[in-house]
Amino acid sequence: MQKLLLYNTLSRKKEEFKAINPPFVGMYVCGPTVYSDVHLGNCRTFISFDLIYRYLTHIGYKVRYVRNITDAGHLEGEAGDQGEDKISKKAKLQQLEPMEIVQQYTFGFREVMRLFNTLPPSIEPTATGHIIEQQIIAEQIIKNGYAYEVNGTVYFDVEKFAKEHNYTALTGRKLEELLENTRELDGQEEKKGRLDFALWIKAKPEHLMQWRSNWGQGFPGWHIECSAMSTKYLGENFDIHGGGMDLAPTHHTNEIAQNIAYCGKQPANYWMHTNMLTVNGQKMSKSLGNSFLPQELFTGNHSLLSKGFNPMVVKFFMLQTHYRSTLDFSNEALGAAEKGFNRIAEAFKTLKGLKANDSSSENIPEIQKACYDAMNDDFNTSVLIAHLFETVRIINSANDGKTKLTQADIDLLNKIYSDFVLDVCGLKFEEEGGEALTVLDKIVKVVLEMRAKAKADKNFALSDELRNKLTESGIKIKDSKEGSNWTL
RNA sequence: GGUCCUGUGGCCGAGUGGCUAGGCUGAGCUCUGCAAAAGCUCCUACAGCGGUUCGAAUCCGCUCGGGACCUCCA
Repeated sequence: MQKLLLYNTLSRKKEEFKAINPPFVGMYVCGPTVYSDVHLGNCRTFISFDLIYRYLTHIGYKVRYVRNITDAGHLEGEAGDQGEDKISKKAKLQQLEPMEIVQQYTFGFREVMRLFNTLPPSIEPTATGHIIEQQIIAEQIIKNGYAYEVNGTVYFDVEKFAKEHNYTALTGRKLEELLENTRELDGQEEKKGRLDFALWIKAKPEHLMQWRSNWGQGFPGWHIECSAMSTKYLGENFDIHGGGMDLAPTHHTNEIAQNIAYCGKQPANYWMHTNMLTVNGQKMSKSLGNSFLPQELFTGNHSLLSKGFNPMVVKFFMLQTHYRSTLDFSNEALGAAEKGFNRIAEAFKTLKGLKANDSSSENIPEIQKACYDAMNDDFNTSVLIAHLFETVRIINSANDGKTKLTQADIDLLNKIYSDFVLDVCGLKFEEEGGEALTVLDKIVKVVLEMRAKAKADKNFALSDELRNKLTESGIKIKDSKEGSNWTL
């Protein structure tokens, strides 16, 4: 197994990855709350973890990748445990069953993930499917003395926990400062401490999603679902826990506290956080109203977009930036990514038709090693892609006869593309096959033959006319010594 | 206000104490009937001011700018 470094939010540095029980790896990623369409920023996180999942798998780990669907318990509003459940609210608004909302947006999410060519997780559990598990954990936390019940709601006692454990381990914040800076809110006199959060929330009679419990009718708090589901499927202590950076200070901090209060164990050894997607320097978020829906991006149907972009181009655009950096979204950057992506796609096609030479003037094994080095250094896709462009140059040079490659070189280049572009990055190119395309190819070749004849006769007026007509039809002509080629 | 992160060439974006990131754009050249494509070359930057060092974009301090979190958000 290769030496892999990954950045651990817990230690704030890159650490060598050591699996608890190799070759098995347990990875839990906080998934979406399915009360509305996922936007592009959400997608970035899941694309990043898809890459991590793919790479771990590629280098030989057997990964159990759990990504939950939050379909209950996620409240909105300022008051923490006083707000309304997001899904419940949407259901009321649209006069639908909450589960209809859940169904609609869960499927929408999966469809978008499919378009981005991400792999489905090994398990995709839902909060509503694990109500009992959440209750059991809450009960145990009460038994262990870290939670208390008031009037049908169960709160986690942060101050008590913080006396014995490092509550702010993930962010390194000081508890006193958190206490000082927490806003005083109305209607929270139930809670003992200002930082206390709900494990179980008493439901009002009209609340659409509620379950029986020892504390009366209610529903689970947001953080407890992740503790329950990660423990159930990955155990009390597993390898990697991930999510967006914005989840670290509250959601993940509370999740860790719950797990420790429940069983005394830090749930994950490595906590990984992906950075935000920004628009004009500001975080893309639903509440700011600056979010892009993936569909808008694909079709170009958005006021800020000049045209649509293929999902693979969008993914490539994201992969050009490291997952821990913010990525600023713009037409120009996306357009640049599109051209770069197309060059790689073209080189991949060219590679397939490359003819071998007796000797070699390039060091392909070195490039392969550089690709692994890049990925082993905290999944540095920026550097990986830089190396891929190096292969583009080599492939095109070889195609022009300016560079020599042996059959072994060509085979290795094919392996690099297959391993890194297709498997690890999860990019895919337009399908070659299809009967219609085959017929089209034949037709275009007939036209190109006619044009070649015209050129041979020095009838450039005709040859140019043929080329222009084809260009107008969206068919690009590339001339070379061996003849003419075409692409759509 | 507090905590943390960040500031790279026309644009997007990696990065290590000394050695070319890469992509896009622009200019020139090669190839070519022309064009496109491709290759080669050039535009060689690290917010500002100090400090450490033989040497710093990379370490430290200060200043200025941007952002995240502190209230739901991937």
